[in-house]
Amino acid sequence: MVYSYKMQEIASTMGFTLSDFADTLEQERTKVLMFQRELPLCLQIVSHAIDCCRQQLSETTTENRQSECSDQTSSDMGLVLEEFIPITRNGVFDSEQPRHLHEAQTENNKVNDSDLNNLNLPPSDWLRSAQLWNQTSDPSTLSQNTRVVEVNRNGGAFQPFQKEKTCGGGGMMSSSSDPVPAAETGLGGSSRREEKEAQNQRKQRRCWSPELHRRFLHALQQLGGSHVATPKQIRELMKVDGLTNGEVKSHLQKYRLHTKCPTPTIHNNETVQPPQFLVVGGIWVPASDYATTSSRETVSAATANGIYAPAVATAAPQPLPSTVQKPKPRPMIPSSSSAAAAAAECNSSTTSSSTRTSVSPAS
DNA sequence: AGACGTATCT
DNA sequence: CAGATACGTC
Repeated sequence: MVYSYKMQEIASTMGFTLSDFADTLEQERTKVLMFQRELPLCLQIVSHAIDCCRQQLSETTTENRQSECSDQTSSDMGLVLEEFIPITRNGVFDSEQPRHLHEAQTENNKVNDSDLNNLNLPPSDWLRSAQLWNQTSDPSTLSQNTRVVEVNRNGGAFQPFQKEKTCGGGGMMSSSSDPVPAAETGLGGSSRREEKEAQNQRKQRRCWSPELHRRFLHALQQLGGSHVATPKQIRELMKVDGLTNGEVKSHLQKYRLHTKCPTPTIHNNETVQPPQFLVVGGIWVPASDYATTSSRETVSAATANGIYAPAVATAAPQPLPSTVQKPKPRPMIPSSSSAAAAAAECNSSTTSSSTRTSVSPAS
């Protein structure tokens, strides 16, 4: 901030107008973001510089909300990743309120948030769009510790179901309260009549709240992708009680469906990108992802190009250990379709030169 | 029997 | 469209 009013000077020194400078800086920032781990300070500085530019710009340009300017990165470097995706050339980069992220869990939440910003995508892009997360645009809700969000959502946003908290998905325990006897577990103990009813009646729809989905993704990530993860594993990893295999399975099916490269639109020059999967520590990982993150502990998906799964940034409970190996190495690709189809878990990856780092710790 | 994947229904 | 359910396979 000290040098905020010098930005103009600096910019002109370098032959830029202030706004050009800001743009350029943003581009720089994008690059630096790639290495945010290695260059945290750099990133911070650039970000700050951008802020300053913007601020000044907005000041000089008289009115115009200076909304864009805020110290996003200042709050927590950890947030950086989260802003990575949302940065759009449109200039709308809506920064979020600084939040206190402490728990590893919260870190995962970034995923959501980042996607929340990402609303310009076509609706078809299931996961990479915010669709699943944007139910709440209310920052206040967001700022809360997401762990509970689900519950909140129920209360507020919608309550499609008559009874029980269904939609909250399983409240995930781990909080002080009780482990939540599973939303619908209730019918287990009641009278037979109810049981019958339950049979007749379709089971209550499980509402995959953002939080739930986040956990789903998280699990997925840990398991090495939607095509290798199995419902049961996912369910276990999610640790949401009340959640059934069937539900997960169903969700997974949808997920796969939607992530199965919904990119019929681009044929042209895009060339049919050879499905790129890497086997990182025994798990399949979309190549672009891996390349992007360069860090072995993170398999962050969702890069700028938008890959199916928002990364669960950095701190996965288990840093993707090579140990997470499938108990049952079943042939993941249903033979039917080319490996290509399946492999293209989706993405129209950037030209991110798939750095084929076939990390094989197992040497 | 149970876990999966896929198709189909709601 | 999203989730539930049916059904076949392993």
